[in-house]
Amino acid sequence: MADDLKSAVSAALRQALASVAPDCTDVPIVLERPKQSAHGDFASNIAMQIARALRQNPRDIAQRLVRELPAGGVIERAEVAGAGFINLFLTAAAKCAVVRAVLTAGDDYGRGRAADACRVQVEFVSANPTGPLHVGHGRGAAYGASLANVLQFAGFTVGREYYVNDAGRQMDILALSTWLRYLALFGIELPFPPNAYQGDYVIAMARTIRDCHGERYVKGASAAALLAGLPAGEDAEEARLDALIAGAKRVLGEDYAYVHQHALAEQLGDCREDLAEFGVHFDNWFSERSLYDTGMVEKAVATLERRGHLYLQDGALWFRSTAFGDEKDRVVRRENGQYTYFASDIAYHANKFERGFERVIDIWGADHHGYIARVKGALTALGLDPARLHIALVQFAVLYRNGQKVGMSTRAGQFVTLRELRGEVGNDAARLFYVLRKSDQHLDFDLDLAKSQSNENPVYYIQYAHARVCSVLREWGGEADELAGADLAPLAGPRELALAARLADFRATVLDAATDYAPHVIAFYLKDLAAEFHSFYNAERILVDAPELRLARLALCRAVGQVIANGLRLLGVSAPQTM
RNA sequence: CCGCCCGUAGCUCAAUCGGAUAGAGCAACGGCCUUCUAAGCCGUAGGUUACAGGUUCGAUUCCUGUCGGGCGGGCCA
Repeated sequence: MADDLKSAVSAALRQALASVAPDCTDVPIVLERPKQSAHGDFASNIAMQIARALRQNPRDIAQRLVRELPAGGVIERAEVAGAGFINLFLTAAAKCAVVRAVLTAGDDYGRGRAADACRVQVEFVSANPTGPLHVGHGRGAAYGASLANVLQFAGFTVGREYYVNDAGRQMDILALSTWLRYLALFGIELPFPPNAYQGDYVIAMARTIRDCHGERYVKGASAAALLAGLPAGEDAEEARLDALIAGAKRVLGEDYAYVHQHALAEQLGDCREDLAEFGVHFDNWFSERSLYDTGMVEKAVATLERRGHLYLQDGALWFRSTAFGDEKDRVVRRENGQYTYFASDIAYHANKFERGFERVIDIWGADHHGYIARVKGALTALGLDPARLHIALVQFAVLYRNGQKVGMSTRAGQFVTLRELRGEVGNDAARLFYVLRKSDQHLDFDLDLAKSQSNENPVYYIQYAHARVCSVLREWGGEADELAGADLAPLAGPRELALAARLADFRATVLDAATDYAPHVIAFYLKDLAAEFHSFYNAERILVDAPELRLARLALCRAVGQVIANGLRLLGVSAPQTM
């Protein structure tokens, strides 16, 4: 209880409010941390909030509230300021109590129970397994993983999921690309389609298949036969690709599934390994194809049909999404009988809720924002509450090299991979860098800056504070666990109290980050806490001769290290003992 | 043309769901290592919050409009 200063202050204020303005007790009490220390540890605008209802001067109301504040407790004194603010100053004992709370809770300090905690699914990355992850995926990965950690720490039961697009045309293009490279290894060469996958990893997969199975998958293919009858013309590149895919399926027959499956397994495995090294883990990898295999797509479409939300036009089956605020209606089943990606997406989202998630968070690239209306519309049409689905849009990271924007195209194999980035700047810097901006904000990723191992990387600043704490504790050499019992009364200096007050903010910061789906507030909090610590470290000596003061400062020190470690853990960044 | 996101110090970004004198880092300048790690600290300088109105005790925040930037607007994913 001493740990949660805010609720203690809030309760005191509420008690005063009950006697001053009994009719206004249902007004929420907002406490903020003033920017200036002269304005106290907390400030409330409650008097201004109720001034209109009471038809009285806010300053007078504030004066009476201050007089009615209960004596004792965590509040040392209160002042009325400005237009009617109540500035509240806390006792040193109240501020320092957090140190003991941190040391007692350890790794669990900051773990909370959000008022709206429930079962929530976070689906993120979900990149097509058609090649290596690039730096754009990296941002979604870092954001999603950090958000999931934050939600879990805030009391939610979290499911982390990756949606595997293993059923679409893109996978067919990858299978075709692989097979064409494979044929080339046996001298069967045809011009490699410009819109197929160009990357070297495709050639690597072709070699693997050759090394394991020899010429088994050539199946008498010839360049001439494959090229025969292809649509001509500059506008027909996509059609040519589809014709080549059809050709590959015809020649390979049953074996097409092997090439397709091999490419999928290879790329998905690579992706999984990449993410694991990045500290990003999933509880479930959900196959799009399984939605078809188990009839879920048909079922979802049938449900929409039964509810009267579908109609036939031009041979295609349309969902009347305009009825739910979308700009135009959307096709769910094409004229050729194939379901669209949207159809499986409807089934997928219905399935998420069928699995018992009370809330679902989708993390998408910002270029998908046009899909929000139709997916939410489909949920509504299925009788589900669209408010239970939250879509977090992550803006793309724009790369800069030598001050120039780096163009990226997956198809052309021209991109900086997540793996390259991790190798250059390290996992820690990459993870922190990615969540240092609000997710819906454009991220200018300066490769030269990120690559430079200079102190411009903010990760060092935070980690350094942690390493310094460890260093002091090593120098002291005592039993760190005993610090939880240290007498904290000697902590009375302004920097010590400011540091303790900052520690007490951690719990609320975690809840804020969870509520707003904004892990970046954790990063900013850690920067502030580190700054407060560095300032204290430079101004005061921790290992002083006086034993009481020394123990108290060591306890404070260790509490800072603990909170930094806990915060960094949420962001997937390591907390090194030495640097 | 329409929709979504955005516009804050020279640069990259914050600003506690409408609060008090808009804050950090980098870059610039001046200081601090015989003492727990200088990847650090202290100080100086830097602003009409794109622009114009509106809402109220109070606006970077909410509303309208203008300008400027990004992304979308397939029976593609």
